[in-house]
Amino acid sequence: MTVPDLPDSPISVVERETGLSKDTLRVWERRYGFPVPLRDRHGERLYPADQVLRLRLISRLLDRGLRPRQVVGVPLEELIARAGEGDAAPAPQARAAGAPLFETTLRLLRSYDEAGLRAHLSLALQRLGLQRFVTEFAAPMNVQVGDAWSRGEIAISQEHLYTEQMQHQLRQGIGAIYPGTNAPSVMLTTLPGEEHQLGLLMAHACLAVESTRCVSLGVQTPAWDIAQAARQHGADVVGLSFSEALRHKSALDMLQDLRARLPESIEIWAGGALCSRLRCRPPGVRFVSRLEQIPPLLAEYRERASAAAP
Amino acid sequence: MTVPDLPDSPISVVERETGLSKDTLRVWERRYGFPVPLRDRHGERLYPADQVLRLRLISRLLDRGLRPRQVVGVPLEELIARAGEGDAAPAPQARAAGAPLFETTLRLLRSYDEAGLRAHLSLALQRLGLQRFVTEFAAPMNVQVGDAWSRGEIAISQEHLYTEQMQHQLRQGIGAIYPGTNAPSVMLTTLPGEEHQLGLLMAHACLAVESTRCVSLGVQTPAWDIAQAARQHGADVVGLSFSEALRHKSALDMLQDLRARLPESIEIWAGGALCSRLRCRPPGVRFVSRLEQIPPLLAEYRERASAAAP
DNA sequence: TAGACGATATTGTCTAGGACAAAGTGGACT
DNA sequence: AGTCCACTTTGTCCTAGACAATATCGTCTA
Repeated sequence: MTVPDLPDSPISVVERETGLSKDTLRVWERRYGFPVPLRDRHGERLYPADQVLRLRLISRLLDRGLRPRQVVGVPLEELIARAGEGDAAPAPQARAAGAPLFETTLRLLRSYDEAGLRAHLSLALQRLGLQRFVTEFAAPMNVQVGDAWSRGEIAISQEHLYTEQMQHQLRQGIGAIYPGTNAPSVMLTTLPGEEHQLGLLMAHACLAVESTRCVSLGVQTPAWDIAQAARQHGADVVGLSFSEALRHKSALDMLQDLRARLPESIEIWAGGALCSRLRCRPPGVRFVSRLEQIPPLLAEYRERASAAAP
Repeated sequence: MTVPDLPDSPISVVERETGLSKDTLRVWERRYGFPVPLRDRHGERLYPADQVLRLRLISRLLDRGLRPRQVVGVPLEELIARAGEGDAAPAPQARAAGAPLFETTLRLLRSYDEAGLRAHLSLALQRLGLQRFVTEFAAPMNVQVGDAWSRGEIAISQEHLYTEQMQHQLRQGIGAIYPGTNAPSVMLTTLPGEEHQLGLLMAHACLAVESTRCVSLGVQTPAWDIAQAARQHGADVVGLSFSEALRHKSALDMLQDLRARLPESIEIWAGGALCSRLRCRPPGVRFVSRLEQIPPLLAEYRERASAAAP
């Protein structure tokens, strides 16, 4: 049951491998009685491999929205069972055009078949076209892969492989489009702390197929720099992507901060999985909870613009 | 001289922006009398923007091998002067084929001209071919852009734009190559904390042009997962990329940890800017300080393999 | 003169428990 | 059903001392 031959880890290594800060690890030990690391001869913490494994699982469950009190104290087996049950309501995307391709993708991932995966995704892209590839295949597939991971069916490394290949394919698709010149001019990026590129790329693709003028800054641009760049470049819209992993509070803070730094004339469009779970929505920001909303949003913007101009 | 409307930053933000840990920031304050943050009404540290700027510069100098005692206490002007003088010996890439293209790239960046930049990079790629594009243009250009940023000539957002476009172009190049099938089978990734994709992509490109079988996991894969994936997939080599931003200590720790978890038969090749500055080099790891060393390294591996097999 | 060794200085990380703000939860009231 | 307030949970920050890891420098030896 336990993994043998793995060495005990000092707290810095556990922080790196689980993403839980040293402070958090220490305070959990005090409050919940877990983890219970050994100590080396100088009194410093040494975490056995099985506890690190359990912490990694806990960390992932927290990202899914569970609360520490519900998961930190409980034994490993129960955690694994609970990891599966949160995935109710998988129905909506079952009708997507990409659905038959899901199982094949997972099979290729399991065997680390990079060439096969590349061919598979490339075919899907060509068959569906970039627009439908994104909305009907990539978006639901991301969810499938995340679920497969939390059920223990695929490893982290296989999720990484998927992300890498999908990113590759999306960039191929975007790169094949002649640079757009239509309004609005959109500056795309994510705020610091949000390192998921896939959401940003999917949005980029949806904008590019409508021939929108896009400038992507990649991930993690500080709010101050976004504001400066948007003003200097004369962007009409700043587009931000939020994955569900990002912490609500800091995300909203930065969003409001950015809104305050930008002139009224520059709109903010915020998209991604986080948006659908958001309660308080700061004014002056347009929330886009689904990729399908992008085309009508663009149409509306262009309507407004042409009504104002002539 | 100072930028007025910048807000003061809490310690967590400074940690993120400078790469210096909270512990380090606090202990410097105690020992060297710098930084001297303000305090909010709860007694928590608030760093003025100019101190954050200075810390960022200090962090860069430390990465170049200077000691804290020499740089933490000294005023900003002296730091800038000292930052410049470290850049001696820029000669080698002056003869690179990409050199005439550097200035154009910087000009396009300054005007946020995404379409122009894309066209410019695409032309360079087609003209030089992927191999030379990487070694003679992309690699030295990265350094140029980093230096331009540290001299204050371009903004962070412009560096981001560059990174994004270069990444796009490299992926186009790699994607155009029919998947390689030759030995060795290389699994590419970076360790946690290293989020720079460009180095990894450049290495990927250099391997791909030699028709090597590559599986890239993207960035930040924990050592344990790398080891598991490499064994399960039957990789011959694990290729890791280290940018100069990564801290020496944790990087070496993880590297040795990974070495211990992998069987002897799987080699580790470590590349990137960090390697050339490394003193102690753990055994069982092959260090590749320049991209040009990849082709001979591959040739040597294939030599060995064919000598052993028949 | 080069290299090995040991003493000393420097530097980052770890420890402890208390404190408190931010985020989530639940109940009472419009 | 929605808004406000109190309560609980949770992560981050604080202090200052200790010490391991690393760098530097002087000394001895071949």
